[in-house]
Amino acid sequence: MPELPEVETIRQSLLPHVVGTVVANVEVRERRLRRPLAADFEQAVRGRPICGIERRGKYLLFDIDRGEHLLVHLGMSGTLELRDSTPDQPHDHVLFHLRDAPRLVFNDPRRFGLLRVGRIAELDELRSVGPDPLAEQWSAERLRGLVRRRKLPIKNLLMDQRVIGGIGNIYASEMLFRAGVRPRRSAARLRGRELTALASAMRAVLEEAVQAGGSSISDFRDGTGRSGYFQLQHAVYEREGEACRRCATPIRRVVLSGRSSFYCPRCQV
DNA sequence: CGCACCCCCTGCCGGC
DNA sequence: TGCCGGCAGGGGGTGC
Repeated sequence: MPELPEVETIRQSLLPHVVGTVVANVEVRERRLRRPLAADFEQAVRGRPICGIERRGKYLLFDIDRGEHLLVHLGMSGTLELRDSTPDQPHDHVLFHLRDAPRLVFNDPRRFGLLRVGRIAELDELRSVGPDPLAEQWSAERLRGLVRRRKLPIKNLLMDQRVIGGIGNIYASEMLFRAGVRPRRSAARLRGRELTALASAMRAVLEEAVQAGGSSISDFRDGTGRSGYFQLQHAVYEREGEACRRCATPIRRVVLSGRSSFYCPRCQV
């Protein structure tokens, strides 16, 4: 479910509610996530303040003081949600009971998510996360450096978290449509003007998606239970056979590295 | 090294 | 109606 815009939406929705509070207690109901939850997880979080929330690619980082952070990755089906008195739901795996605030629940049916506590420098997962397309330093020049000698399809490169942080299957297709580039084009062989178009399309699509509160294509909700509506603006994702919004040509679907990819054969070269 | 493939897990949908 | 296969927004490991 969550790519950069959804993770950022969750971050922003949680900020006003959890920053400044304290984790009074942690309740773990299921330790078998992508990696088993550490034996000392509860002890590491219990009693700690939440001083801020950052995002790196698809990872959330809760600053719990003393130089330590709670790292959260939502995998395919994970959510983080503030719940007042709503009853427990299936797949509620970790419950953070906050002082003077609703409880924060990590729910993840497929259990591909990840929770860890540690110092940023010691969190290996973060070391390999590539640059964020929403960062100020993002530019066509930067993208040019990233595609050098990479002959793989541009869509695969966009989704490689070590190269660029935060882009998943929905937004890779959407930004390639915006840039007028087909998903199977070799990254290294893109022309200068295509890279320029792509670099700005990446940013524009992600910004608009954050603005819309993310894509709620299944049942994505932010930290306070609100749906996003960017799915209504999808140009190509999950629109195989439907008319291109720009030229009315039927949208096509191809499979790249096992992932469905969508494009308009007329608008994208 | 780069890349395709398979796996992890549950839920949902369409077809029979 | 009920069952089954295929597919789903994630990443990591393996083996070519």
